Amino acid sequence: MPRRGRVKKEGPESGEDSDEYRKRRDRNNLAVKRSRVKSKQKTQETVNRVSELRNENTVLEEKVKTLTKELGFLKELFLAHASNNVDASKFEGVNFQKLFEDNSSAGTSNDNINNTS
Amino acid sequence: MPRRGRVKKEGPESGEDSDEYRKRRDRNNLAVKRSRVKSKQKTQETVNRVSELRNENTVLEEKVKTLTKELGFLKELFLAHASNNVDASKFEGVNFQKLFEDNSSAGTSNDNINNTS
DNA sequence: TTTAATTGCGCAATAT
DNA sequence: GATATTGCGCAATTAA
Repeated sequence: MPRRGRVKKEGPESGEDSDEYRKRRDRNNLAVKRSRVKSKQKTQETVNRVSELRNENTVLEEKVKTLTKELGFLKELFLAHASNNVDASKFEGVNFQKLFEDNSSAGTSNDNINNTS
Repeated sequence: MPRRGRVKKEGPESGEDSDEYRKRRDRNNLAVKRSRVKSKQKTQETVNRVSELRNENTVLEEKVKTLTKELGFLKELFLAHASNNVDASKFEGVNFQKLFEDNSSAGTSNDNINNTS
């Protein structure tokens, strides 16, 4: 990136008579203001975006927690029932072992159902 | 917030001899640079934070999706079994109706178990 | 080429 | 008193 900024402090070097020069300076100064306002807005929006995302994140984490609990509850229910007096045939070959393994990252593939009959 | 920035273009007004003045100016210019570097770093970190949060968010959303599917699968399993030929007594008073209502936002309160026997 | 937008830099007022 | 921030203007560069 090439050099920028003032190096010398000469007078209106880029221009002609002070008249046109000033017009150009004034216009540029306005452009600079616009640009800086825009820049600050963007920064602020980014900061706000962080807040939004943190909120969404919290909600999602709670949701995961809740779902995990529900799932755990159902699994316990199943297992309790199964270990006590299961009539496994009624579930038509559902492989509970596999179903209740740690499959947090698994989809709902029907690998859990093997027609063992 | 009060006025800032140059208003006049006088010479070393805040100071004394050009010597001490320049020293002060130079030190301030360095401070300005440090301050602006820091500012840009902070902005960049905020931008990065947004990326991180978006990633976490995606992961969490997938997790919710997976868990929801698993839960749905178990519920269907339950219901299918229940509607076909349930021997509900084996579940010792579990209220399937309530259990399978939309309780995404509910905890794992044992309200689902009512000793109806 | 002309004009607007960005950006590095310095000044001075102000904030800490 | 010294450093840190910040509004503002200048000029160089870049983008339209």
